[in-house]
Amino acid sequence: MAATLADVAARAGVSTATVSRVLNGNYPVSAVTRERVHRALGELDYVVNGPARALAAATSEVIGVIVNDVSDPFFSIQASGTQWEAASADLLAVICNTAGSPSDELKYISMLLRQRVRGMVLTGGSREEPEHVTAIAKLIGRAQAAGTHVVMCGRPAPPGVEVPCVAFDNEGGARALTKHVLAMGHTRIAYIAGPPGNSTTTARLAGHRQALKTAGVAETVVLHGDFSRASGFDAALELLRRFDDLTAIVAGNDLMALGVIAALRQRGVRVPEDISVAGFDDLPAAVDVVPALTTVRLPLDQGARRAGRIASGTEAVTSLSRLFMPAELMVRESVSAPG
Amino acid sequence: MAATLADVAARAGVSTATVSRVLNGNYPVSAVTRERVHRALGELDYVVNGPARALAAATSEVIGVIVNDVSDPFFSIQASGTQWEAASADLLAVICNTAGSPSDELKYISMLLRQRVRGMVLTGGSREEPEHVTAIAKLIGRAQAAGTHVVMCGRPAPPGVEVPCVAFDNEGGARALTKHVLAMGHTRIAYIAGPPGNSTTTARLAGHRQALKTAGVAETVVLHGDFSRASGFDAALELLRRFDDLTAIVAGNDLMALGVIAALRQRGVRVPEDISVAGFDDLPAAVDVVPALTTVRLPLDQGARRAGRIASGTEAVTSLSRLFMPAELMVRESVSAPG
DNA sequence: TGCCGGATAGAAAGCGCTTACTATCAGCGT
DNA sequence: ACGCTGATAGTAAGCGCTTTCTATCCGGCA
Repeated sequence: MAATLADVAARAGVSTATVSRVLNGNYPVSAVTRERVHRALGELDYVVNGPARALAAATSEVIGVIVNDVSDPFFSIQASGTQWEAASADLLAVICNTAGSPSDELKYISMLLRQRVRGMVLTGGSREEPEHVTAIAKLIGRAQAAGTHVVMCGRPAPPGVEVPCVAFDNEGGARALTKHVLAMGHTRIAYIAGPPGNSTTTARLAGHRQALKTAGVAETVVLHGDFSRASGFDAALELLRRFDDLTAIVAGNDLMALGVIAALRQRGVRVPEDISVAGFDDLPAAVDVVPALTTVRLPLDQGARRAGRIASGTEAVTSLSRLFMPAELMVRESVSAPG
Repeated sequence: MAATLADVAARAGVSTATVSRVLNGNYPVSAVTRERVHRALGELDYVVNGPARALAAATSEVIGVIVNDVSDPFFSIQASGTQWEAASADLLAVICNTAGSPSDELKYISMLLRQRVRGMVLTGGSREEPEHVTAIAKLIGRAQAAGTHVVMCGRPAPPGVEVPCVAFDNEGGARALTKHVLAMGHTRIAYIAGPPGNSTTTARLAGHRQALKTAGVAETVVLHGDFSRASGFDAALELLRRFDDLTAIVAGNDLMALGVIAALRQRGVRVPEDISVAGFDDLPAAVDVVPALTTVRLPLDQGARRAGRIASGTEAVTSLSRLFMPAELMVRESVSAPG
């Protein structure tokens, strides 16, 4: 059906080797021959057969990106950054939604492995179950052995494998955020963490606790959500039911903070007059809520691009640890002094 | 490095054909042999070589999704739905950001073509320039000739090619929305459309105008943005500068509506008391804004899943035209009677 | 004039898999 | 007994490309 290299070669009156060479430009071909080949290429509307090339060259033109869910802005921003970098290296980016399921994650890594991808970036918090972590480590090891550039983006490297990690300062950001809340005068602060056993949850919660400890303020309560808006909504309702002296609610991410604000509004609780609310991530929507969300900005796009470049092989990893992305406190209106 | 079929075959003491058969399960293999092969497979940690398989079988395990930008929720929701369906057909989904550039779109389609993808879904509004449309049509034709399932999701089929289209009722939705605004008593209504020459812009604008016409209300003004929040912000500022009797602003999508609301707020204009604002798409953020955005819901996820199934070959297209997705008016607080 | 080296082009051997096509071997009917 | 059939397994020919190794051709030098 479609024209093959051989067809082009025949039409141009040269060998397939020559056509391959003008296509790849890695071997001298005389100007006139090249010209003839180009004409034939055009006349036949030739399109390289990717799989064939990948097989012969033992390397594909694809990278993989593993996320929880691309429809979540936290991930879609990263997916977008990565794919952009892939594109500028002339690579395709396949994205995989794990929905947070460890087994799906493993499944996707295997699928990427079988496609012999050039690289892959694993984003988001990882589940911390030891058996999952070691399974991941094993697959990563195999991928690396096969020459795949593996990069972690916003999650720790599993033990035993040496892999570049773009690290967002979750802990520092959370610390700064809670410190800010404390500085505004709050002492009855509820914290709605992400799902337990998730590396991001753990880091942010740790930062929160450090700030409390440093300030000598006792922890009021920590609830767990799943980083979704709905879980933030539910958690806020529960908090309202269980506590009547809360002056601030810090959520593990913006989505949950949005849910919290919605729940408070529904219950007639004013933000921030009655209760202050803070988030994390600085999603685009954070500025459109009323009151605008006080949160922590993570350079997701920048970090993801970096990861994308490493996965694409465009950027070499020099110092394995120097891929640290600082967090920035965004002070807006949702946190004020307690009323 | 990695084990090949031949390695497995040798280890199991059978031929590669047999191994291939147990892997694909499309040919009878005796239980004992199958068992032996499975053992060898496990012992060697065998992973299929995707490109090799794709070459031999002339079909890959990948589908492509073309979007403007995955970091835009309008697209990320679609990308997510599609990838979900791809996954359940055991396919990988590569996503491509065109940033609205026709040439990028063409480039990506070619890249997908060369990967011999199983299917591809083209989302979003398409540029309406004739030369671009015909170029797209040509590539789609080639893709189809190569057996690729091409699906349009939310955009018209280019002329000359017969391709399934998941159609969102942009026109009807826009008509209903403006009708609602009119019903609330507005007559000085500004419309901020998407970028000119975009099929979605055209359809929504048409619906708006139909509603005006039906009601016998003269068009006040139509400005063009680019569907981004920032462009909505700027357009609102311009409207404020040029008109002092506007009572409503209808935006071509939610992102622009969000920008409009932000601009109005910044200028001290109350929504909806002074000016009503409406959007389109019903993005997740629409309910978190204050006032909650009156908008039109499009079943993006559902439509994208449908498109994903067709592209994956999981769902056959029966009637080419029966992929119509209705729009639903979401009446919330941002539109009230002029005041 | 004869020879050598650089620049091009071609031949051909795979890359790892799928899949006709063949071969083998029971068990069967007659 | 004998050929036949159905169930399995093996053989081997590619799929379309890259790349090593050779071959050729030419100008320049001795």
